[in-house]
Amino acid sequence: MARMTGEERKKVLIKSAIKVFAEENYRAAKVADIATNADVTEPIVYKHFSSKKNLYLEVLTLIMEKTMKRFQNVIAKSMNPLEKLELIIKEYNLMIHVFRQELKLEFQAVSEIDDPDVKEIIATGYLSSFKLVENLLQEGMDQGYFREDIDPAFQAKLFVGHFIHVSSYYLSEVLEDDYSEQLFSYYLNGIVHDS
Amino acid sequence: MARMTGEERKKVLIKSAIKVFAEENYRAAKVADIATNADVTEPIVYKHFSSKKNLYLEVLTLIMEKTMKRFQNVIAKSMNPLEKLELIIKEYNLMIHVFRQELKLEFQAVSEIDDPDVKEIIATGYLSSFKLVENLLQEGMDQGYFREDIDPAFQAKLFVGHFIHVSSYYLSEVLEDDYSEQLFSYYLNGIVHDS
Amino acid sequence: MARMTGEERKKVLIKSAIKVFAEENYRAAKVADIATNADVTEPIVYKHFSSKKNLYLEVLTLIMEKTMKRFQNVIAKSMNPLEKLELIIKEYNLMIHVFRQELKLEFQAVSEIDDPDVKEIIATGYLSSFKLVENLLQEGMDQGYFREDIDPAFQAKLFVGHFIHVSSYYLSEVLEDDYSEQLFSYYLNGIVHDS
Amino acid sequence: MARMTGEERKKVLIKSAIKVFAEENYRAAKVADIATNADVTEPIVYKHFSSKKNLYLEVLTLIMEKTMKRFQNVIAKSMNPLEKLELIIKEYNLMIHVFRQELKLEFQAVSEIDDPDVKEIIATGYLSSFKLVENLLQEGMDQGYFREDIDPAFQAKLFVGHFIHVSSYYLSEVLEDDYSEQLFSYYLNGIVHDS
DNA sequence: GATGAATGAGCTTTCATTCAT
DNA sequence: GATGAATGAAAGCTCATTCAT
Repeated sequence: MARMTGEERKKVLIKSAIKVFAEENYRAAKVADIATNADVTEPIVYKHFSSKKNLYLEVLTLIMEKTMKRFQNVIAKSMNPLEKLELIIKEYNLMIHVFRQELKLEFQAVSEIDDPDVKEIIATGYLSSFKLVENLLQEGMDQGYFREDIDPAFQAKLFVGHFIHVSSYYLSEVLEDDYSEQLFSYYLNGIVHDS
Repeated sequence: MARMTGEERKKVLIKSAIKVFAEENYRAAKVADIATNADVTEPIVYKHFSSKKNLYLEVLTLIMEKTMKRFQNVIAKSMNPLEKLELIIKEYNLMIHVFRQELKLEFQAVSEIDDPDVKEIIATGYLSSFKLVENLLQEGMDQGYFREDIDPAFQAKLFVGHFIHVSSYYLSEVLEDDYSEQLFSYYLNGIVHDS
Repeated sequence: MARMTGEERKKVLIKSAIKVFAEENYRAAKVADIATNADVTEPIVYKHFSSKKNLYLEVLTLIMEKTMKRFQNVIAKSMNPLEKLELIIKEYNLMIHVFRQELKLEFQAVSEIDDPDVKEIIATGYLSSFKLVENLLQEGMDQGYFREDIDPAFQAKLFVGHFIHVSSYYLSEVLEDDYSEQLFSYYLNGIVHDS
Repeated sequence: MARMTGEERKKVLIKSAIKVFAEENYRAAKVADIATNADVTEPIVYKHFSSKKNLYLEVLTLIMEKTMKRFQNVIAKSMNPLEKLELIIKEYNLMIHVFRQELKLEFQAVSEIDDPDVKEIIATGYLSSFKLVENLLQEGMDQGYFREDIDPAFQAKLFVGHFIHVSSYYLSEVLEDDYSEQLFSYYLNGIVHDS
């Protein structure tokens, strides 16, 4: 309806797709709804994305990258590895509420894990997160913020794992208010020097 | 084809449903496949379950209960709370491979969390697990196996959370062989007395 | 369930069929419901009637005959043709309420009129009614109760037609209380001698 | 197949629906047949009508309105109430042959009278007809065409009732050629002044 | 660049009907 | 003589996807 360039339109469509995919899930979501939600007709969707699945994959990739970028931006703000980790945690606690849809989408994707394309996106996402955190931890160890006896690869996976299970609790509505705080404080306690 | 009593057939159907729902996912799974897989025709499925969704809910409930029961059985074998916890971990590591389908089903269910029925089943499952572990931890504390300064409610959620994220890694094929072992050893280390 | 002879069972089944066919209609009625309603299993229905359609035809025939018989019985009670006619009218006004289901069934059958078997039953029913009334009218003319210038064949069809449209009004719930009375009084007025 | 605008297609579909619903009956009619008959595929039907039942209701309403309109048009042609009545009768005798399907549809609808939507349409149809005729009769009385002692409300219902039972006879193939003529001539005789 | 019209293919669900026991 | 188990066949409806304009 409203005149837009191809790029703009595509962005609007992706936004709409995120919403619809998250509200329902990949299978239940209808291309028609994505179109309607973006104030366009269905064929327009197909002008920009070759198929529903393709649109889904693009959306998924984008979400994953956005999440990573969000963390990277947050990290860039501080110089202290410990502070960086704390900022990431804060950012996550924010995400869980503000970007609920994105979160849900990432989580739901596991249901489509049998699709090799989906699997790769998810796996890549996990591995990138692992690497990001691992680097941060290594950096922190080198600079004396964290104990020298920790295994940064393991602790990275554990850290990301915390995000995962908190998300799961959140979506299932069994997450209590202070659990997340308690969790990450316990986590940090395990990697910083005993006072 | 092969004549069976209602009870038998229902069991076979549920088994088939678990397989098909797990292999695809609730939406992608076709009732026809569930039927074929159970060597019957579609109407038989509807004689035993009022609808696809209902079958799904029954399957989900059953799986959840089965998982709980498995843990309870395991616990019953030993008297020592610490050993019990270790047995649960062992059982889980077994489950992850032997009952891959059940695991996947439980995990995928989060994609259908918008359905109130599904949400309740999942939430109930989580809360039961929390309770089971919390009781175990409390018992262990009382008997001097675990440190007196731990918060059993928190540690229970953390413990279950470990299962969740390990499952997630497993399904996404980013789970490395020794991670699970390392994880739970780290966990136990955090709750038993320092030597 | 309850032991019965073939004949008894068949009667119970027909009763049940009348109810179910009338409540829904031939197409919407389910054999399963007819069976349940008669406290038997479906195969029993097929032991007594070769098919749903056949059961329907038997039911229809029976209803038609019953209606005719009801009128004949009523007629037999009085010797005076005019009184006979009045008794038929009374009987009909009773039927409309007490045998609502039968009435409805007869009426609904027109929807299946494309079926030659159904058509024959209905047509036969109409023609018998015509004959019954025509004879009555003729008799009344001969005995001086009715005017000699009436056409008994025509008046018979008109009389039966009154039943039909009143039924139609009744089923559509546009029948007002005194219409039927007024109608038949007007009818009689047209055939008896002017006073 | 042939490209059409929405409006055009809808008209074609309704025409097709009338045919198919009339030939079979609401239950027996298949949406697929309605589609095929309109030279389109099934989904097109569902693009224009939300469900089979809805299509049926629209068709029924339309038919009823069309019948009413036909009578109204006929009436508009003449100024004399008596002539108007005679024209309506003529129109009806024409309808019975030319618009057989519409007639059949209206009649069959009583089989679905348990559906509140259907009931309302039918009842409304009857009541409108009553009103139309009643007004005509009243007008005729005022202008001295009909006897002053007739009850126009009653005579209107009787008149419409004649249509109903004639339709019934026609569909059951027991209608003889001259019955309708005789019937309405008898009817008119009852309401015009004795000569 | 955009849209309304159209469809192929498929899915859930229902139901009359028949065996094996 | 009766029943539980089983099915073939179909019907209503949906949806991703594509043309013609």
